[in-house]
Order: sequence, then structure tokens, then C-alpha cells
Amino acid sequence: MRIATWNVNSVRQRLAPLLSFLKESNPDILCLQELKCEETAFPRMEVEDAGYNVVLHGQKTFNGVAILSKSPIEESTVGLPGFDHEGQSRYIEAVVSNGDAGVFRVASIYCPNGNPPDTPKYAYKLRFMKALTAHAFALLKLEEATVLAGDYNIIPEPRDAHDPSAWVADALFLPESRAAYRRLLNLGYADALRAATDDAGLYTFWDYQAGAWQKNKGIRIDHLLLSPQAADRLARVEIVKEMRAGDKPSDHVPIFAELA
DNA sequence: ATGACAACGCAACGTTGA
Repeated sequence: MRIATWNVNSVRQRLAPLLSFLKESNPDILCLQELKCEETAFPRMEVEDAGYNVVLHGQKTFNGVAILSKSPIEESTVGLPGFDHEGQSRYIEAVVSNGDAGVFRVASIYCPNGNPPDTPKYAYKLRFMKALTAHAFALLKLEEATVLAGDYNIIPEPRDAHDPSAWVADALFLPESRAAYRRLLNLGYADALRAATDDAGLYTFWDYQAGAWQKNKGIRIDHLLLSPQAADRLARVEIVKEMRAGDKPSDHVPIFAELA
């Protein structure tokens, strides 16, 4: 069972790379973030023709999250429970029965960026993380194979940035942000990549500006968090780095967890 | 060298993102 997450930075601009990713990488489940369109503008027919069921929470211009699944989606909920999202579409959760692989609960999450830190945007980010942590704690009690996947907009550790010193005052790397991420891990969720490797220099985002990709000045901010029941089955993690080098790339690349 | 990007809405350039 292969589950991936990808911030596409506009699903309409990324339709060709998305369809080629579905065909070549063949994920069973794919979580998307930053759709940047309302549900009526989502390329549903193209995605369904590629063999996927879809649930999504769209929004004009900004945000927007989706879950794509080869197997039928049995139930889905829109929005982070207990959180006043103020009109921002950043969370969708679904239960998928994946044949012999069993039942999975999956969330596609687009955590707020939070910059600049001295504004309400940062307070919103921390408030989102607090609500996410409370919900993640409640989900643990279900004792299911759960994957909380998405763009967390948090660099967990210095080894997750090409130049950590450049990020010390940024909402993505401030101590409060990193502590909020650690609180999720401390509940008992595993950061899939860190369960697989200790290597530094593994990134999921490279800025469009200043040749960041060519210089490999990246950061790791897209994460798959696994409940104990999911983590027990983790076989492999892969960052699909080559997607950043393709035509009209997103500034993020997909990351996969393969569960046995 | 102090610039360098992309997407949106909407038809000029300000806002947002990271």
C-alpha cells in the first residue's frame, strides 16, 4: 500500500504533472494540498479517468485539499474538528478500505505558513497546530492505521534545511513551531521519513527563486505522520525529487510511504 | 552584483506563499 502527499501549488496548473505522477508512481492514496480552486473547477473527470476516487475541500485562489484513492472512499469529513478555520480549506479526512491491505484513515493537511511571525497569521498557525494535536490525540484512541499527511509548513530540525541559519526568524522554523510539531510526535506518531533514515539534506521544497533547486537549497516541510498501527507496517519512504526538475514543476515534490 | 519566481484575479499590478 503506497500513500503519498504532494503540495501541487494549483491543481489546474499542475494537471499534466499530476496525471503523469499517478500513472508512473501509481499511489494507492494521494493527498493533495494547495488546490487553489473551488470544487467545481477541480479536474474531477481527468482524475477519475486515471482510476481514482476523489474527496476534496476547495477554495477560490488559496488553500484547498483533496484525497485521491484507488479504492472507494467510505467516509470523509471536511475541516479540522474543533477549529474555527475562518473560511480557509486546510483539512480533509477519509476512511479507505484498501482490499487485502485493510482499512486506513488518512488526512490531507495544509498547515498555515504563519509568516510574518509578529502578525495574526502566526497565531493562526499555532492555533491550527493546537487543534490538530487535540484531534490527532483523539484519533489514536481508535487504534487504526492512520496517516496524517501534508504540508506542515514546519522544518522539524536543523538537518532538514540546507542553511538553518537562514530560517531562524521564520515561522517555519521558530522554536514554537518546532515544538508544536514535536508535540504531535510525542503523542506517538512517527515521522515516516525519520523512521526510515537519519540522513540530512532530504528536502521536499525548493523555492522558485534564486536558483534554489539548482543549488539544492531546500527544506523538508511535507510530512507523513503514522499512527503506531501504521508505523508498524512501514516498509519504505521515498521523496520523488525528480518531479522538481520536470516541466512546470510545483515548488514542492511528492513524498511516499509504503506500508506492508 | 543585492537581483533572482510563480500563481491568482483580472486585465495592472498587488497579494500570497515559503
